[in-house]
Amino acid sequence: MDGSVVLTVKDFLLQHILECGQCFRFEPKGEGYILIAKGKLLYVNQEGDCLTLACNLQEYKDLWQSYFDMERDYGQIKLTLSEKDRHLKAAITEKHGIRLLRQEPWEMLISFIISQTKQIPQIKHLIEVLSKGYGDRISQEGERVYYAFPTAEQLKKASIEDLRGLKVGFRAPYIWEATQKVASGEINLDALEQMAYLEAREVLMSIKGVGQKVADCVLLFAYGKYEVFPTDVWVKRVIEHYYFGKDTKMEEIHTFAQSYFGDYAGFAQQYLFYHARDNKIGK
DNA sequence: AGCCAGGCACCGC
DNA sequence: GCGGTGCATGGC
Repeated sequence: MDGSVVLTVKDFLLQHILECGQCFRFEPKGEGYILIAKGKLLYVNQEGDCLTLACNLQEYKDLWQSYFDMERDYGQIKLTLSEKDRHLKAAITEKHGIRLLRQEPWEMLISFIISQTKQIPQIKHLIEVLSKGYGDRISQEGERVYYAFPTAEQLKKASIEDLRGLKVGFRAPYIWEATQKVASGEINLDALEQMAYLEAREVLMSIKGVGQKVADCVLLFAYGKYEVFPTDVWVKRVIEHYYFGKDTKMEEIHTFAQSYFGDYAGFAQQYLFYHARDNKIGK
């Protein structure tokens, strides 16, 4: 697929979108980024409000328009959230170019199982290792070869011991179980789309190794359930710092944030998370 | 060298 | 229920 699509964008900054922690399969290249999603490689770059995607118009409409959540008015979301309080407003001002990508459920599930007690560069590394071991080869640029994230069917070839060999550590049986359940159809990820938040969350949490936080990340980043507020250590620290002023239990922070941020909790979470991590709030 | 990292399961009370 | 602890691996 060659050609290119050039768009004028607003409330959109590639750096913020990719570096804010929701996405793991990208790397800086030249003036822009290479990213891998939906079994494709895409080169994108942005100069000011001009975004260029190295694909044809059909591919843009079929794949990338929804991936980048292009149809949503982030100006309105940011305005609404900015009225909540000065802390959130400051985070939004700093990280003004964030958009929530609509990524693939299966990839998000495995990615966030991997994410527990790991830092982002290591998460990215393990996802690359899984892709290289079990995914389709999709592109080559000189020395560099790119691989799609493996399907559940492909990853099913890996035993728990194989996975351990890839250095996923204690996550090996978790990844294995998730793969079995999805590949066998015992869990139908497509069905979660229609389910209410808590119902979908229960399905995901029936997989060993998937707790509230991992489930919430999948529901927010893959299913667009924007009322979800994934609460991890960074979010805990930033909420404690700005809203409680003292050590507070995870569950209490989650309950507070869900009701305080309401339908836009997921967006608020991402502005706060990126802000907190970038500024080491609470560390 | 020891501590900690986008958590979670499991154990004891 | 609630709090504490072990867990693989790697970076600092």
